[in-house]
Amino acid sequence: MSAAPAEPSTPAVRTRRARGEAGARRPVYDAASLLTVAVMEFNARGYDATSMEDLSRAAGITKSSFYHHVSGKEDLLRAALERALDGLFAVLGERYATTGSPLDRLRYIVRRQVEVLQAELPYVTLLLRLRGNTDTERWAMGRRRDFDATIANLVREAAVAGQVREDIDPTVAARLLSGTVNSIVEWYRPGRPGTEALPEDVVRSVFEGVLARG
Amino acid sequence: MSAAPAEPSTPAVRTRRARGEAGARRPVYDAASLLTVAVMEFNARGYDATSMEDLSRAAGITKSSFYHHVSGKEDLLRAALERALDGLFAVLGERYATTGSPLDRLRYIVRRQVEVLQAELPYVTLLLRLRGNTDTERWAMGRRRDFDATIANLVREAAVAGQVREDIDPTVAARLLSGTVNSIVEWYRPGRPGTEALPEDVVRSVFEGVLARG
DNA sequence: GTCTATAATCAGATAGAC
DNA sequence: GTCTATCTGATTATAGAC
Repeated sequence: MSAAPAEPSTPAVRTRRARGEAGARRPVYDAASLLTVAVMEFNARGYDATSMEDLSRAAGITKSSFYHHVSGKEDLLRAALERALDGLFAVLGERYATTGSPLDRLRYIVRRQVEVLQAELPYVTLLLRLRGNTDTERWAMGRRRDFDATIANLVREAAVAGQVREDIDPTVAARLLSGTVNSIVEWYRPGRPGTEALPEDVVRSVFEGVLARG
Repeated sequence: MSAAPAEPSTPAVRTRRARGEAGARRPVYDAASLLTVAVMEFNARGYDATSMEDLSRAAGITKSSFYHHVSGKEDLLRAALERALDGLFAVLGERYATTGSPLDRLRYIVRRQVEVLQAELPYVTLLLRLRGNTDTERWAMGRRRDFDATIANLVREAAVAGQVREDIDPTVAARLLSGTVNSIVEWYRPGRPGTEALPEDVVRSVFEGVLARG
């Protein structure tokens, strides 16, 4: 048999992409990798403004092929949000988040929250930008509110115990705290100069003032 | 002539809404009021997820009637973003933002920035949530970057002058500062308890630590 | 697993009657 | 100024060949 070009009817015929030819970027096929691609696209354009066509193109396959792997746009969103929420809630269950004074627990949680945010950046970014247009979004926003409420309660405890300033309403202080931490997703990128010790920098900013005197 | 029901061909025939009947909510017709409605809808659902049908329904007229008053979705967005940016940039030109030590100027700008954010809440909210999908959005994001850069330069100056802590990269400190201030749009609502002195609370949080000891 | 083709729906925007 | 009707194109999702 000669090395004839593969015939269209041959089952073994695959696209250049599928064969993973040398020099070609290795394509993503499994659900996990497609999720990675999808979350990146969602964050770049916004969830609502990202079409399934955008996602499939970014993955290097057609829209129909993309649907062969995932059940729909909202399921991709849900999977991503679960990952973000699991990461954040795991922190609340860690040893130093549940033992010690409210102040010590707050210090630990803030540091760990920044670390999770860095480690799961695209997923947490997606979570923090939800608008609540679907059931999935509203569910995730509810869970996020629970997370914030836990921290707000800790701030209140610390205020009552006289461990943090009492001249600012604890609820307001808690919101400013969460806002400061969450805003990091809007600019942090791994390897960015000056961010080598970001978690500790945030802890110091929160407890001493980001613009405190030297 | 009897008091016959208005005939379809009579020019004076108007909808119940247009007649402003007692008990009915007064409708909004002028471009300024329609902008107010539109920005509220944009913030509730997100710009991309809000259709012209949504906007016209919120205004109490049909989509076609809505188009009689406004030129399109993106023009509404631009008008709103101009208002937000004008408010923010005006602060940078104020007396105490341009005279005095970098530290004093920073203190003044932070306080005023919070005040503008409160006064122009829906417009600034829209500005801070842009994703850059259209020319209008990219233009506004560029202007916003300029604003942030001005503040970042001031933070750098203050650090060089030894007026603020130098153990945190000034660029990182500036981003945390802007992030803290901007995050307020995600929860602040006029009249909310505990926020009577929000601008000063933010200034103290930034210079002393939101969780500083009492 | 991938593709082309297409269904069904919804979007932004316009025409033209009244 | 408001309306109904419509155009045009994009969107989510599926059918079915290979």
